[in-house]
Amino acid sequence: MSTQPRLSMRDVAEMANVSIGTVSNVVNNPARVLPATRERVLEAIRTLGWTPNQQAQALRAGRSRTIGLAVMDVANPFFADLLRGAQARLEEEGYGATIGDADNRPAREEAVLRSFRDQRVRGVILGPIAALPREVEALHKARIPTVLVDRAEGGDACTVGVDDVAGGRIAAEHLISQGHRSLAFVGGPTTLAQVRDRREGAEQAAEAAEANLLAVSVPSLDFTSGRSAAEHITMLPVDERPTGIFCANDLIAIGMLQGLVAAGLRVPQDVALVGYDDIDFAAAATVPLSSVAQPRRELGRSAAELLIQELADIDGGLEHQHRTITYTPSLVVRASSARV
Amino acid sequence: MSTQPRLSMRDVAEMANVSIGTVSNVVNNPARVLPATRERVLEAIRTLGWTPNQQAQALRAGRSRTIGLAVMDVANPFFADLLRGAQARLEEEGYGATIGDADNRPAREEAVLRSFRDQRVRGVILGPIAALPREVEALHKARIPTVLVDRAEGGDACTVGVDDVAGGRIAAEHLISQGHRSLAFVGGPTTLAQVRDRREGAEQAAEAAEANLLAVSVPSLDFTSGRSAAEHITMLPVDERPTGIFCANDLIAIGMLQGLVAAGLRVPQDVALVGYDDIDFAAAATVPLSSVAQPRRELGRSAAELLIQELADIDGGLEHQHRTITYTPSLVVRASSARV
DNA sequence: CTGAAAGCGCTTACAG
DNA sequence: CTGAAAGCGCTTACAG
Repeated sequence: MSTQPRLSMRDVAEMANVSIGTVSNVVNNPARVLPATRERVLEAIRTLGWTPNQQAQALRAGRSRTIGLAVMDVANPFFADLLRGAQARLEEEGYGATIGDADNRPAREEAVLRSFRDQRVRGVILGPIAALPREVEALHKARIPTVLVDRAEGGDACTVGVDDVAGGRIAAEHLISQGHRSLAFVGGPTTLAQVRDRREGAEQAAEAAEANLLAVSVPSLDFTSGRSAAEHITMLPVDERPTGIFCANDLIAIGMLQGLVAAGLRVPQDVALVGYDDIDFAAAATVPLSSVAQPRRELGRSAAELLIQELADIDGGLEHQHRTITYTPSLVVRASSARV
Repeated sequence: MSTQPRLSMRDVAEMANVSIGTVSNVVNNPARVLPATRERVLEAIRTLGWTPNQQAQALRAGRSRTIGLAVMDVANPFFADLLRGAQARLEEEGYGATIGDADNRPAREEAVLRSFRDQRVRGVILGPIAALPREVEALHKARIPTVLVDRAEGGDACTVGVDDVAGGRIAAEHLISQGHRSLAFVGGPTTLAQVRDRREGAEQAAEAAEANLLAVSVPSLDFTSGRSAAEHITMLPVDERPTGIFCANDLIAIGMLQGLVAAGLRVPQDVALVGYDDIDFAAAATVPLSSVAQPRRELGRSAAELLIQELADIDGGLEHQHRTITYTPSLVVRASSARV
């Protein structure tokens, strides 16, 4: 490893025979500098391969151009799409994005948000995440605008989400319409508004139809949770076993499906199954999975849009009015819940 | 939004009646300051809720504590596990991590690496990514240590990977042992060493057994590529159609599986299928998918370890010796390639 | 149009 | 043990 010193604006200035202020101007206000000088500077930048130090830029300017994107689980395809929708829009506006993954663990979640704060990101998009009020409050106190994804109770922030109560309802209504009278909802953690809302919707539908609804709590929205919930359900006496199961997301549903099949139960003949998110894998599962679809990319894009607007308002010294965008989910029926 | 000024070390110093140097010391060298003073400062930090500005810290110290993790596709469960293995190890050492997603697009890939450079991250772990030599070279010139994941040809960097040639070979040998004489390899882009190596291994096995191997190139390692490759293959005249297909990763294989089934072909009766990565979904696919397993988390963890060592060497002024760690993949046989 | 100077929020020798 | 000062790499008025 060579011992060449690290490049700074100073080096460019020297090579081009100008002051660093002029280098800064060709980077930030090119029109302000004489074409000939500008060319000389650009030439020096190219030959040296210099690139402005963002940390210094942000420190001096008092604001960075980086947005923090926090999600509960990058391995969940739902979040991946959300991230991409958001990133695409941010990029158009010249913002960089840094992704933080909570790995389904509340402790990591706090760490991610704290790290965003310590990095002094310009704003945060908080994907579905338990989002301990304490840390969210800390972001607010640090004056870091935050857009909440998928949490209806906006409170003091812009919000984008889908109507999860409606989503839960259509899932349960569908199972009921297929003749099921004994339902189950599998999901968790209940610290997530999404989980509570989806269950709530399912409960509403069950009550309206006077059907039973068993609630099975699991620690996280992943495969493993689905498998262990399946163990629980397959061990129930047949007359207590639900025949229609609605899972809070597709990962749980796919884990559940594996567990049911492993225990010798047939889907949908013995147990019908509905998931949530309609990720690509849903259609490719052992038994193609019915699922409640959300406009994933759109959610991310809208979240970015709201944040961009808020930042623009702040930069412009305007009063900012928080907004809430709500999408309506829709049911995609496949074999896992087809009438037999 | 209140107009309170942003908090700085200065505010803490004033509240605690000390100089900012002392505040810095309680943060970085607590032993150096008198317990009574230390307490006063810590109290001020707590009541104000101040947190050091990492940009300023990094700028002053000349080095950040953030590592950039670049992957081709966060939506691919393989990468998610890789990231987590790496992050867990980095966290132990007090390094923060920032994730960059290339979204399977070469252009984004360049942007991710450039952004890491502009952010002046301390080091980079480059997950499988086409990794245009130009940008990698730029990192090197910027003296940002880089660990390459899954690229055998280390060159001027530490490297961790699996023996993909061996992986390709065992996949193809397995298909051959099941009686298949007409094979196909589906993968791309060939700018990826992984893809080339897996194909190479398959070719070796095919040649040794005097079996045919059709190579189908696809643009990226995802679902969609698998589906379109399936269209291509199902349209071949029956006598030219391969009966054993090895896909460069599980996402392609699952897309392929869907396409084959949609076209009325039976797996494994008409076509046997083997994927690569052994992601969770492999076992949960319509027909459980045989796959070549890699130690995903371990790969990430080892990459982090190598980077940590390299940084320690640099900090200690020691000569650094690049290392290469190679894991051996193993085949997991499931229904998609079972003898019928 | 260009340069000199101040300062963003920190850390790090160096005095005292 | 604590403080004053210099400086990391930039941007931004302000002179000239």
